[in-house]
Amino acid sequence: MKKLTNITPLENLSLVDKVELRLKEYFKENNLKIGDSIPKELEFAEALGVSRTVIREALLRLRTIGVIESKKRKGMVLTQPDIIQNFEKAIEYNLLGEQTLTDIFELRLILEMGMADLLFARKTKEDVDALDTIVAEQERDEINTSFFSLEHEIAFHGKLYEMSNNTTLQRFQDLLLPVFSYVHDNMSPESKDFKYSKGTFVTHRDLLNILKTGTPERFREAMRNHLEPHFERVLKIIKS
Amino acid sequence: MKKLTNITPLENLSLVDKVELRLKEYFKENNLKIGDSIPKELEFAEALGVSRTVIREALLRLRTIGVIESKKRKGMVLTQPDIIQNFEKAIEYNLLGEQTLTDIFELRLILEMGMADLLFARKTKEDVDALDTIVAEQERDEINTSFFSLEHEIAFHGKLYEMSNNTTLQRFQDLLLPVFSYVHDNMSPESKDFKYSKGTFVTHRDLLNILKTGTPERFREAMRNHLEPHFERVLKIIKS
DNA sequence: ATATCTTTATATGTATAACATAATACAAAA
DNA sequence: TTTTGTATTATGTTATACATATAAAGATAT
Repeated sequence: MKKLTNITPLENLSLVDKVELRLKEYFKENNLKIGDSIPKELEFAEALGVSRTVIREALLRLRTIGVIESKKRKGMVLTQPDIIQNFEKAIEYNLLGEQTLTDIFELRLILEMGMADLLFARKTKEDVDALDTIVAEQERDEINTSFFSLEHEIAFHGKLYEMSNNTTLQRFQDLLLPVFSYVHDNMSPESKDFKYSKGTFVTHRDLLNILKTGTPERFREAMRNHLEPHFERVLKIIKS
Repeated sequence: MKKLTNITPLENLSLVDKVELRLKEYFKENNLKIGDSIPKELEFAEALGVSRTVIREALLRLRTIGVIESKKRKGMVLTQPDIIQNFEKAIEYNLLGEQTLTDIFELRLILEMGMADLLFARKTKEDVDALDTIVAEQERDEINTSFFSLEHEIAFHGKLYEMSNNTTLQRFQDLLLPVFSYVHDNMSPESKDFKYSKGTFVTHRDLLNILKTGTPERFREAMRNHLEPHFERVLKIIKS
């Protein structure tokens, strides 16, 4: 038999799917902006010739991704979607596969390597002082316990993200904390006496000092050293 | 009159909100994994004592963020949410504010600066050859037109993301292309004869050569130079 | 016995109608 | 003028019925 190929399946869209597309068109055609209010459910239903149920389901989708908000009696208005929130919601269900988690962890490494320039451009005296306090606390605690504290790790790196002054980036980092601690917990024991290629280990104190008086270039290389065990772990994995 | 203070408002959750939370609990309690199927709408409705409509709306939210999928007669099964897709959907509506767009553009710069190590660890001969072709085509075209082509820009940088071998990162980049071209289009004219601090401009060819025989460190600094006009633009903006 | 077609049961999808609820506007009262 | 009640309205919720796709079982043909 002749192989059936190059034939597109008939569109298999539900009514709700179609309505959703139609709504998107409508928004574009009318060039609607944030804050604009849209017709009420019944009007849409009548105009499109479908039941209110279908309209509601389509609108509910938009509400779920944060494109519209609804209030009783007032109706619905376009809102600025919170792209991070969508991320959050999906993550809350703990259904991300191993591959995605790995990808996300790599993303974290990339971000910390790449944000040096923003840090140097936007650091304030207050930021540096706050970092100083964080590092000092860590140093104090580490005298007593040889235990590597995740808390201090989060405090320091979290502060860096905060300093970037990029809200999206910062919220992204908040979001990824669970993934980060997951990796931290599962860190193989040998990584505690990991052999750094340069011989020395760049501490938070070192990073802070460079941030005070150094350059983005030096900071990047120092951060690369600081993160070396993580990079090792990630890069030695053969990806399928 | 006594000032009314320290009184927390009663929770103002809709039924659907509550059901959604209850469903999340249910998934956790039963430790459900990807591929597991869940009870049908009517069973949930009866068990929770609400109408099928409310259950449907709650489930529809989950479907929208990609946590479940539904098929007629078969019922609903848990699926791995596609975190990027949620992003996509939100972006399609062109409702992102100026601030978010700026944040995202910064994110791009950060990513390109930070991914050097992944590139060097994962580059293959095929990748480098492909990049070579891309650069060659660009060089050929640029002889004729002095016009700076966005296409070549996208081809080159897009290939870099592809080489990272990080699917999430790569899809993220695909997603951000519109934002990128938006910035490209609105790039101020003077940036074409932008004065690079080091005097020389790092071309795609230069980056490629470093990728072939250089080190991540050198690549980072070269990329920093290559992106300098963009960094200038971003960093000179005073953020509120 | 295997493959293919037909039937049937079933869970989601859609439609309709009615009522509940909260927010707004406006009138009435203080 | 400010507060309080009241009507209105668009979304929120319920109930019920029917449509539709499809998995699964059963019937028929090869």
